[in-house]
Amino acid sequence: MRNATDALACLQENGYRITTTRQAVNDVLYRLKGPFTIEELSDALPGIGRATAFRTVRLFQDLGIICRVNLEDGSARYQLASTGEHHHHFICTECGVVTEFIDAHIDQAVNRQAQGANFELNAHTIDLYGIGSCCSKKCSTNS
Amino acid sequence: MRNATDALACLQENGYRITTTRQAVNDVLYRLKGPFTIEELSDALPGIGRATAFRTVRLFQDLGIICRVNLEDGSARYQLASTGEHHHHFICTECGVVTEFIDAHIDQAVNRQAQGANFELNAHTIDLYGIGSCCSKKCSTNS
DNA sequence: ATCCTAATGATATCTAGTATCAAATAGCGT
DNA sequence: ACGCTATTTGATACTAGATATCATTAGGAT
Ligand SMILES: [Zn+2]
Ligand SMILES: [Zn+2]
Ligand SMILES: [Zn+2]
Ligand SMILES: [Zn+2]
Repeated sequence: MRNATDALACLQENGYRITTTRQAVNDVLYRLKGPFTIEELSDALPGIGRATAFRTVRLFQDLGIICRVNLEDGSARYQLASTGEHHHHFICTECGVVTEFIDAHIDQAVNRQAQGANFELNAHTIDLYGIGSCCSKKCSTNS
Repeated sequence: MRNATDALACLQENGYRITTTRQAVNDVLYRLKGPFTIEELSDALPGIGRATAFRTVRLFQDLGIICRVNLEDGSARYQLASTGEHHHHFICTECGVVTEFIDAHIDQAVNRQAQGANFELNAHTIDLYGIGSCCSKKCSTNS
C-alpha cells in the first residue's frame, strides 16, 4: 500500500463498495501517524459509528491495507501496512512506534523448526519489543 | 516447573504468601490438561472469586509458572509452563494443543536482525500456527 | 496468642468487540 | 437522470475479558 488511492482500488477489486465512510477512514489512516486503537480511530471520525469503525478496520485488515500489532500486554493496535506482504514487527516500548521488517533468514529457521517437529505450519507471528532507533538516539544525547 | 510444590516454593522465594487460594489454583493447573481461559479456571474453582482468579494468573505468569498463549484471533489462553525458560509456541489450530519449543537458531537470527536495525531488543514472542502432530496423525488414518 | 500486612471476595466499572435491525446509499441497468 | 436492490451504515443493546475499590479475612512473623 503506497498511497491513499491504492486502498480504494483494492476495495473495488475485491467487490467492496467505495463508500464515503470507507474513504473517510482511509483518509485518516494517513493522518494518524503511528499505531492506533479503534477507539482513537473512531474519535477521529466523529460522523462515523463505532461499529462501522470496527467493521472497516476488520475489512482493511483482511485486505492487507492495515495490520494488527500485538502489544506486550496483549492489547491491540492497528497501523497502515507499509506493504501487503508477510512481515514482522519492531515495537518500541518507549514511544510506541512500530516498524515492519522482512527477514527471510528468520522465516527459514522457523520453517525448519516446524518441519523438524512435524508441524504443518500455516502462519506465524514474530514480534520484537525494545527500544527503537527512534528513542535510543534521544536517550544517548540526554546522558 | 516440574511438580506442584515447585510453584509454592517459587511463591515463597519471591516473598508471596502461600495461601489456600493460591494452592487451590496451583492444584487445578495440574488437572486442567491443555491451555485454559481464566473463565474456565474460575469455573473450576467455585469457592474462589473471579477477580482473584485473574490476579493469581497474573502473578503466576510473572513468576514464570504459567505462560500466556496468544491465539490467532488475539484471544488469550494460559498454560503451565513446562519450563520457566524462554521459549516459543506451536499452536494447533485444530485441537488447541500448545507445545513449547526452544530454538537457539531462530533466536540468533532474531538478535542479528535487531542488531542490524539498531533495535535494543528486550523481549520477543514467536508463535507458530498450524496442524500439530497430535492432529495430522488422526487425519491421515481417517482418509 | 497477637499483630500487621498481604490477600481475598463482592461489587461496580471499564474496555474491546459483536449482534441486531431499520434506514440509507452505492452502483448497476435502463 | 431514475429507480432498483443488495450492501453498508448507525444506533442500540449486548457480551466477554479484565481492572478498580474497599471492607473483611487470614498468613506468618514475633
Ligand atoms: Zn515470518
Ligand atoms: Zn521509539
Ligand atoms: Zn526466542
Ligand atoms: Zn492438535
